[in-house]
Amino acid sequence: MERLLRRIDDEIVSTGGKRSRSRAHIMGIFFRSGRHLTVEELTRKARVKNRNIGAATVYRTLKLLARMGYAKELDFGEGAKRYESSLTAHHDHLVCTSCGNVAEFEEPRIEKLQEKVARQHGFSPTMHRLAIYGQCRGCAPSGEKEKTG
Amino acid sequence: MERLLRRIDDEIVSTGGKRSRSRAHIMGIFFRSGRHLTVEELTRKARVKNRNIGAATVYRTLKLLARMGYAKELDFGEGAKRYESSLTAHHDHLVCTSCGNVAEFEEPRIEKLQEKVARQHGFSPTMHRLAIYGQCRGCAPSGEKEKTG
DNA sequence: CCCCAAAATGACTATGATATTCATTTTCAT
DNA sequence: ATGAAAATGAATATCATAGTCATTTTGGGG
Repeated sequence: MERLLRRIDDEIVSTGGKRSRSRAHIMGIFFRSGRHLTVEELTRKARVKNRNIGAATVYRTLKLLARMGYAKELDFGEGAKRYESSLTAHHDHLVCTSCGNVAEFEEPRIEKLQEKVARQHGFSPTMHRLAIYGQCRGCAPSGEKEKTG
Repeated sequence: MERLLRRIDDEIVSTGGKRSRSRAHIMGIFFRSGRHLTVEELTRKARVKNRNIGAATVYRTLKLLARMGYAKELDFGEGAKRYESSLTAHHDHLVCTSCGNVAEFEEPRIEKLQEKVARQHGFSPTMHRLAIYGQCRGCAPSGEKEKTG
């Protein structure tokens, strides 16, 4: 993790950038914290330790990470984008429309079929977005369990 | 088609609404026109026949149709949402990142796998969004054809 | 350690899509 | 025709995000 942060900073420096305390702090929280953060959520977390951090810097840091390939932009249609570390293996998302929780899954057969169907349409796929919406175990109305938190 | 528009109007009336010339015009264009329209595109089309139609009414009409189940909101990450008639069979989308064209496809095996994978995660799926991004036949760099328009 | 130019920051403003407000117009049952 | 409710359109508000700019931070060379 420290290694990762150092690597990113080195990469920035090697392309003419400079290190920055604020940015390091933001990146640390981003990579350490749970996935799928909103800019607003990340800003709030970052301000706990450093009251001065502005939202602009969080936007800039996240855009930078996305450009460098270390973060992915997610859009679940909530109005605001979410970001996740792109260092984990590729996966798609299960979004609970009740509690907002986001789970991840990976299904190679779906990936294969997507590739296939795209080619059948004369399409050269470069990327996809798949999100399944519904209710998680805790929120399903017919389920026997109750949400606890 | 006339039948559809009348049915929708009747449904609106039966829930306490009133008929409206502007809305009828907007709906007519929406259902007749090609799919995947932006609010701005639909407003432009609607204003050709009636210069007074305001964007607010187009937003309201589309939201209404979506609420009633006759339209679907699409978000391909372009900044503005797109809308399509929800009367056609379920399908997913192929979005060309070069020319912006949107094609549709249906792959029951993908649907099945989504259902399955969701259940494996204790999830009750109600809906999904799948968009494959890439380049269409005409825009693929390695392809032999050139874009003509 | 100091200097300074480039980069980064944060507050503020701009932007663009969408939602809301409100005065006016339209609809429609009476 | 009449009036109340609904719909409209222009203007304004809102919200996420991007851009501006004066100030601060960074880091290499003296």
